[in-house]
Amino acid sequence: MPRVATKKNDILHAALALFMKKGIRATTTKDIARRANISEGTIYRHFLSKDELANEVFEKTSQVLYLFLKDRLALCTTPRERLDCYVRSLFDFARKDHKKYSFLFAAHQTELRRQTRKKTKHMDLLVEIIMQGQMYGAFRAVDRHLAATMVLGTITQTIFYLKNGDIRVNFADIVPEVQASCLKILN
Amino acid sequence: MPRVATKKNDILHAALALFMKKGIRATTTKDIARRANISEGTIYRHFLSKDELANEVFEKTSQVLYLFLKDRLALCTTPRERLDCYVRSLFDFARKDHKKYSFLFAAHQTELRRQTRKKTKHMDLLVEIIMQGQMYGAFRAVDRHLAATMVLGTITQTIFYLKNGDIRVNFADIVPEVQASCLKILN
Amino acid sequence: MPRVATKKNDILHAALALFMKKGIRATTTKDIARRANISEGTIYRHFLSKDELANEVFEKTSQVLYLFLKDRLALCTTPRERLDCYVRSLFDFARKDHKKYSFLFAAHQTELRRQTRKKTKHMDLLVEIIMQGQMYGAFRAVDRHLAATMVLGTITQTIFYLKNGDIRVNFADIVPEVQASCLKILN
Amino acid sequence: MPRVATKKNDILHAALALFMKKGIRATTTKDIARRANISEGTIYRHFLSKDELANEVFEKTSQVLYLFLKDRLALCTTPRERLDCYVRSLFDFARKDHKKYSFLFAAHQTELRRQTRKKTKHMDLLVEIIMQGQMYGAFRAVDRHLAATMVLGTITQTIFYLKNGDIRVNFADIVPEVQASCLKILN
DNA sequence: AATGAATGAGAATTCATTCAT
DNA sequence: AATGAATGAATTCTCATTCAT
Repeated sequence: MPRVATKKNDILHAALALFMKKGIRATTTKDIARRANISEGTIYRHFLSKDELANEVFEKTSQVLYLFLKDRLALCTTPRERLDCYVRSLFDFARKDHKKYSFLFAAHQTELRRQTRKKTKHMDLLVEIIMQGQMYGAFRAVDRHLAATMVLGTITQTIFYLKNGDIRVNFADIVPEVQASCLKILN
Repeated sequence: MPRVATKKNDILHAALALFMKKGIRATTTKDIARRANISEGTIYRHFLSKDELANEVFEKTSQVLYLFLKDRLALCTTPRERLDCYVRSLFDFARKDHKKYSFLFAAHQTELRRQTRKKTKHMDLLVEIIMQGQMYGAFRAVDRHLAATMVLGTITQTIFYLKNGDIRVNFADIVPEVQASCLKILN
Repeated sequence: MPRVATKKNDILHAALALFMKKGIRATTTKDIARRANISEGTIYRHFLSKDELANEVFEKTSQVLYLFLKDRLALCTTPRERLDCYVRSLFDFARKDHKKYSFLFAAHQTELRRQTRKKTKHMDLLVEIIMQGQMYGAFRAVDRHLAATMVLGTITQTIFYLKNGDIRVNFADIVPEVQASCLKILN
Repeated sequence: MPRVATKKNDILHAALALFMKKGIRATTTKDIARRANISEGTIYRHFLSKDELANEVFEKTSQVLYLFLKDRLALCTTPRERLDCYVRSLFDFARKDHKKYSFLFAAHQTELRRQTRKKTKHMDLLVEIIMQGQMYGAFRAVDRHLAATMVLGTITQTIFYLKNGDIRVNFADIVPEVQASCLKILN
């Protein structure tokens, strides 16, 4: 961890916080500089452009989620366990690091380069779980990407509405409910 | 039947097309004027601000979807039929009027004034279907909003990925698949 | 008084009220139309431009003051009486018709055509009074325009500060005070 | 002694020149930028808005006049001397720095935010002179603010008409004339 | 590496004026 | 005469990016 990387990290952190709060476009480089306690020019010493910064923020954050999920999944073996774990872990991540979760799943993706938008490795993890489950005969035969998509939609939409206060159910009760639904989709 | 041909509709159409393609913030009033074949100033004869225009576009579009769904649902009676119809109709709407669908469900909602964001009457329709189904004993007892959220997530995420080409399944096969999944969630 | 002139008068009145409140430039044709209960286009049926309207407002108002002063002065004979009358009448006019007074003497003159700015017939009246007083030996010999200028400055500045609340003297006491000062200037 | 040569002063100078020539409203930020040889955006690095710029110009200019008068007055002792000095100094200032004088006393004050308009420290100086004169028995008893107002009106109106060419008297003859008038007002 | 003043290409919005009805 | 929608040039202000220090 060289000292030199400090400012770059400050920028990345400031940018993440602001991007997820106001969106990428609505966040100015001046905002970022102020929050990171650096000058505007410094941003350009570390990033080619605001766009590139946004992409790096996205990729870094995406990686954090990926590693978090991978780590959690490593503890589970059966497909069913792994699916439940995936659901619970996404909820946990959203809870513990809402800023990051929100940036990854919320609206701001339209503001990213198309190329970057695609790299969602958490989706790959889910596809893998389903594939494994199908191989083991635990899940029914269905296009893996379609299944993953439906499962992910179920999870993310719930988290979204949870945050927006439209659902009046105990948080504790929701996760099992969503786990059950996802399982049903795959059976 | 307006007495005077007004450019208000031209503006609304142009704005919808551009908002859904590039997002609200990325669309300039100049863009809108050019596409609507009017001058920039004219926008401000019909709308107080670009923000207000965006809200009106959203509300108009939301209403169109609502009426479309309501119309379709009127033909069905049993909860199961109505749920299937809801799913199919959302797919149909997305197909026939992708611009409108995309604007309603895609990322651009973060760019709207909060107040407007909530008024999603298509969600209410779904809640109603589920409630009816529960009363008839067709669906299990579960918080209606939570259930509606999971169902809607399943549908919209699928449509989204369908458009983004991640799923390699025949369109014809997908709708029944999603219908089945939604039904399972509610059983 | 033909009926036809009504709208033109409405416009003139509305314009005067707005010009004096916010200044000419800060008043929009839309403001004027709204206040006069007519449409923007109608202004241009009666006036060539907003500028011309402003000039006409100024000239009309200037004429009103001129006639008011002339009328009052007609009742006085000696130079001293006439001077006192002039002072009192300006104060009276400012009191009774502050809108008009304010428009004539306040800042907005910079916003008028140079040509129009000059036509201040109330100044000519004052010059005449002084000239007459000099002829009768009542006032000392001094450039009439210079004297008129100093007298007018004394009066208008006082009225201005009176309105702005910087002076804590009874209104009744001020007029004699200013009359006395003006007389001294001319003696 | 600023460490870094900044364009702030260029902007202030350009703005003063233009504001006094055309008025604040009629001066565009583009005008100012062109005259200051900078880009429009630079204005906003140094001032929050055009309004704020106008206020700062006014305050700076007001201060310059105040210091000029204070300096001159320091050389005089008796009330009578100080009054004469005040009159002459205002004339001198108007002559030597007509741009500044004109901006302070001409119409443009209506275009400033109200708050700023009041701070006319040159008026306070005059009030002080009168007060002192009254204490020494040199001037008669009269509301100090009213007296100052009349005196100031006499001076400024004269300067105004002098510039507008309505008075055909030698400049040299005018100052004593005005001094005499002001003295009379106070006796 | 870091700064922050400066840039300049737009952005949204305003408004006097025109014109078809 | 009257309307008010439409115009388009102008206005204030923003912001990603550059550059001299």
